[in-house]
Amino acid sequence: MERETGAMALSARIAAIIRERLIAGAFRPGERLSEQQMAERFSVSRNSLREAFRILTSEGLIVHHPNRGVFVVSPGEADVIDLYRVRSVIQKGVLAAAVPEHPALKRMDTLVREAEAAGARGDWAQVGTLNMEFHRAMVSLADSPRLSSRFDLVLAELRLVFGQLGDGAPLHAPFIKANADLLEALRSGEISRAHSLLEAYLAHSERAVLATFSRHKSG
Amino acid sequence: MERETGAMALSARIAAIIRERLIAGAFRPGERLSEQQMAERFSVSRNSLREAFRILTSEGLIVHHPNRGVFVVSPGEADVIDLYRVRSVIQKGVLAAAVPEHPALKRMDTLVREAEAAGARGDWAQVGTLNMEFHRAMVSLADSPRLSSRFDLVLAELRLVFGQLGDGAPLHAPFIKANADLLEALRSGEISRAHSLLEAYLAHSERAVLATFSRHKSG
DNA sequence: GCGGCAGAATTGTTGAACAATCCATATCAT
DNA sequence: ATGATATGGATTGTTCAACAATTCTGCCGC
Repeated sequence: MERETGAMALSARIAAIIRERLIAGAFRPGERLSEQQMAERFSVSRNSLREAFRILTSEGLIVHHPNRGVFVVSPGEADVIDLYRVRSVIQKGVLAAAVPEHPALKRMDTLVREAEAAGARGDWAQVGTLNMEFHRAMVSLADSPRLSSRFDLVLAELRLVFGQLGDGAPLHAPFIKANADLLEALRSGEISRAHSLLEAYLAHSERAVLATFSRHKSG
Repeated sequence: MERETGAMALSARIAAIIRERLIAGAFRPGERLSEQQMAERFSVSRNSLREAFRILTSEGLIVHHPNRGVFVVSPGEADVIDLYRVRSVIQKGVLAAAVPEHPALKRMDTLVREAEAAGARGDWAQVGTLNMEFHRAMVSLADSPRLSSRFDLVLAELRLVFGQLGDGAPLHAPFIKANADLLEALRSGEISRAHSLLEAYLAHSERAVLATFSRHKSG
């Protein structure tokens, strides 16, 4: 999983930088990203920047309006619902095919403990990141490179939503224990229990996001 | 779903043309696609062609080796297995959440009958296309734009494999009736029966592809 | 046969130029 | 004043030409 910004093509490097900022909520939803401004800001040619934009467009983080430019996506409640629907389908499917002694389980265990530590010291942003990583690891149980990479896109879009919402603690705090329980069920082979725990988690998380969402819209 | 080659950006139009040829098996697996040659072949600039290449790369139909160019993907058996694994996860997940009276069911019915007609007159290429459309429609039962668009990528990659294998009749012929049965089960709300029918179909189809695959490799 | 080296070919990136399109403002008729 | 229409400016879409960086190829010497 190349996440570095070191030895990749220039366009990919630029895309990675912009992606980070998008997920961090550095841009407002719907904001337009000017080619000229960003090109000179990163000291790259317009052509290279446009390639970077195309990468981010294919990832669903920005949208492209012909002859008007690219804009930061402005996800609505329908998008949140859709994202969680995709998560539900993929993650349930993974559980159904999961085996009890998979190397990814060890990584999930590590992540749970790191999340507990981060939560203890109040680092909620880190808890959010670790939560995402936990579910990424969970999908890797399926041993399917394509499924994992597509799931990554879903999570990236979701992180964008989180970033736009301000990434508050209450969004991630309750889920540290949920992940621990889920992992426990998986390790002991209780698939149907894991299934219902996952279902509860997704429903709960979705509701929390939607609640924060509408609160944002009115306030 | 814009599949036309009419009013889209130039790069997207070029990408669409190349995609068609890729799926039709016009290129050999692993073949290198030269920027210069294709640029002048389509009478577009190298920049525009590179954008088209990037689109196809993000769709998984070609791979990009830095400083070496783009190559037609050369899927191995592992890729076929992976593709069917993704299909299994997604399509089973869709069935689990499907409702009995969905507009997509009507489209599936139309497609089944068109496939029967095409099979009767021996147009197996068309049967293959209609089969793909059938499963596309099935995924649309989930009412999730993101799930559908990602599933489309999986099917496109699979069609690329078919194209490279020569797209023989025996690959699609047996599945006309399987689709009809699956639809029947869905309409009558027998979800678990639909589930096992789908499972059988996927296993059968995967085996057929893998068999043709190894036959190709040796012959 | 094998490693290394120059030269050719190809991709990576840039900068500038022009066409096409959109947007906001100004103009005009009613 | 209001609405339609022109107009000009700004931005994107596309092309072209050039150069840098990298890979590939053929040749040489050993």
